[in-house]
Amino acid sequence: MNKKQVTLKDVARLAGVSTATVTRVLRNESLVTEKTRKRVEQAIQQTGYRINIVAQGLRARQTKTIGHILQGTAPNPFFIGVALGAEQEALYHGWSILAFNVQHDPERERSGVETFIQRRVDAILFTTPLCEENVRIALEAGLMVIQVERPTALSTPTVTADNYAGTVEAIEHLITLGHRRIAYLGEIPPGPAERKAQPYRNRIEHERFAGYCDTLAHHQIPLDIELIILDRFYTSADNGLSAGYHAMQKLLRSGKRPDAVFATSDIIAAGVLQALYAVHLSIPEDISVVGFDNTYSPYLSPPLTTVEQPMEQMGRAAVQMVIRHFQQHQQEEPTHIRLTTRLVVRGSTGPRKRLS
Amino acid sequence: MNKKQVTLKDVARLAGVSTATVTRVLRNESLVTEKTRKRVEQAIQQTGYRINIVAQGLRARQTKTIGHILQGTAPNPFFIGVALGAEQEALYHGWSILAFNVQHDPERERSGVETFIQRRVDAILFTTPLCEENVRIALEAGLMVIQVERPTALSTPTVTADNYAGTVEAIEHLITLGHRRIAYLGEIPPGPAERKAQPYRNRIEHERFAGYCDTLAHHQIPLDIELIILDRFYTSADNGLSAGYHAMQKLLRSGKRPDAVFATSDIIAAGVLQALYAVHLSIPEDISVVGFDNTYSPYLSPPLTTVEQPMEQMGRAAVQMVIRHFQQHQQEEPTHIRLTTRLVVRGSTGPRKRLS
DNA sequence: CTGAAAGCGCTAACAC
DNA sequence: GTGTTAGCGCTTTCAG
Repeated sequence: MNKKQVTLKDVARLAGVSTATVTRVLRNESLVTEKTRKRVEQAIQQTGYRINIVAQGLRARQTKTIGHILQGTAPNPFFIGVALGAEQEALYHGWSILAFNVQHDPERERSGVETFIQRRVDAILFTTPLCEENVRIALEAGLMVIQVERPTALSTPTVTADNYAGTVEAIEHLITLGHRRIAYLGEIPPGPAERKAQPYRNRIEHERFAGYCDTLAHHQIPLDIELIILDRFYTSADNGLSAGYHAMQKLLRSGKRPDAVFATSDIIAAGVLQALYAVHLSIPEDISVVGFDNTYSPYLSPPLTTVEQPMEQMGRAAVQMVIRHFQQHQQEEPTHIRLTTRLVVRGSTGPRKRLS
Repeated sequence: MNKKQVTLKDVARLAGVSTATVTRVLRNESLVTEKTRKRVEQAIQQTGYRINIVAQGLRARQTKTIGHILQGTAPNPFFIGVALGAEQEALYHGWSILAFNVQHDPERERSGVETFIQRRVDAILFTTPLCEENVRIALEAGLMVIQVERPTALSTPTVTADNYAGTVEAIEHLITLGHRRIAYLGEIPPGPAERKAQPYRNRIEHERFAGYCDTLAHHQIPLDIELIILDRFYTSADNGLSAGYHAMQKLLRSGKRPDAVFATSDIIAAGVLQALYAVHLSIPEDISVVGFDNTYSPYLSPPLTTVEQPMEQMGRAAVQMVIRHFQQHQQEEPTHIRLTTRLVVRGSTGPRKRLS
């Protein structure tokens, strides 16, 4: 281990040229004779030289590294999807990603930002910033910042998904199948005041709930508060699995069983399926279930119909913004990318077969 | 963006000392007067100085960065678990992890190794090396290498799990519940020749299958080849989900339904549950199911009994080896860490209630 | 077309 | 105790 590293100087010496010339060959610059180039390339081969990106980074004051702050890859695969997309895209451009799972802890988010600054990343992706202050710190350190999924009010480029359209599509699907009593299990949407204060922050909850309400209204189906269960699903210890279970139990106890359930994450939906399994109800014969995300859905019994979030694309788009920013050196206005969701129909939804 | 970075020199100037003194304060060395230290600390505060780890790394020829090559976090959460553990442990010591998902592609694994070398990581973790050649390249570049889960024959430190004991525990559990006809769904184990050639490589498959056979033998239950389905589950497109489904269908068609099914991953088990759901069999009343990994298991219906792999611990252990190696400078023999699994009993296993 | 040399930001050896 | 300085490996003027 730790044999002596081959440096540019070694290559130069072997090729009988200066280090400047070696650099020129490496960077494919034109002002080198074919003969010298050959000689240098041979020397590179012989020595097994590998460029030192650390030294390059120091010199260029650019590390081609992006820091990615995630709320936690485990157990919610949503974040994995985004991370994977970001990684692939970065790779493609010769960049790297430094990831940091903060597991909903603002302290850790803070220390992630600090680490990234010290490591001189060129940009930070927040896949859901927890704390506006931490975004500000990154910005003040002169870093490019991209906010993904739930941006704060700070002005940076953002990448979000169109949750409204996705929800509408799901509810329409259920209505088309003949369902009328459609339950909604989701995070508490923001009130009007909250929405004013943080227009983007809680947009997801607002859009999902609004999509539900609007679609029912559009079909003259009255809202039934007994069918609406709003809770803090996402931040509970198991990301809403047991909360989904209990919510479904509550719906079953209430007497008038719903025709269908729309849950705003696959994890919540997984809890719903468990509750239905426990009382031997059949899906979709007795009740249809729709999830959101397309993470756990393929693995459940039956495979779950769900609104797919474009996770990988979200990661890719964020990284593309970074790369583009560093390619064209002029300052441009923060871009806001909004990607579309897609309904994936599987076995958990169908026409009602039996009467309740 | 890109305001001028504050450097040591700036701090030194403001504090009216030399850069060496600032370094001494930063590294908490003793040979500084309390007064100077105060002054320097104030200057650091005022300027908002943050150490430049890139420059540090160049100088020290140590980046405090670990490259982590994974087969793919999506969709198998096993890798996420390992990655998360590695990340946490690294963080704790002020190190960072650069991750690279290679998705079972040896080319990508190769390019991951090259990237890591160029970025001058201090060590590479392979969570399942794909290709021995790539491990060798890393070793030849003078990097510390740790092989996790399925080491090649190359001599490096390794981290593995005791798959034999885990399997024995699971089968014992099923036998205790009164089951006799226990099916085995798993990867094809190596033949004796293969085992000789690559003693560690296919150890997992061998251990799991041997654990199954030995436990049955121990209870005088004869092996029934109709109950054993060996296949290339792990490398199929969906990690064995549909293969698990079809394997279960085949078992059901064969007439003599098994009392219980042992699947060597939660994903395969998820496919098994789907097949059972489709024919309206009840779990565990009609048949018990056990998985492996403890990844998807909590989300399935019913929640799956499974053999938990110590994923996070595996990641942590690997990183700890790296840190320890760089703390104590002497060369030591490669360590081999073997962690234990744990049976997590949930709702998918129970005494047989009905007769088939 | 090629080379010499300065400097990116930090640290450690050596001098005072 | 504190300062001076060389140098980690690379790139980029500026000369030649």
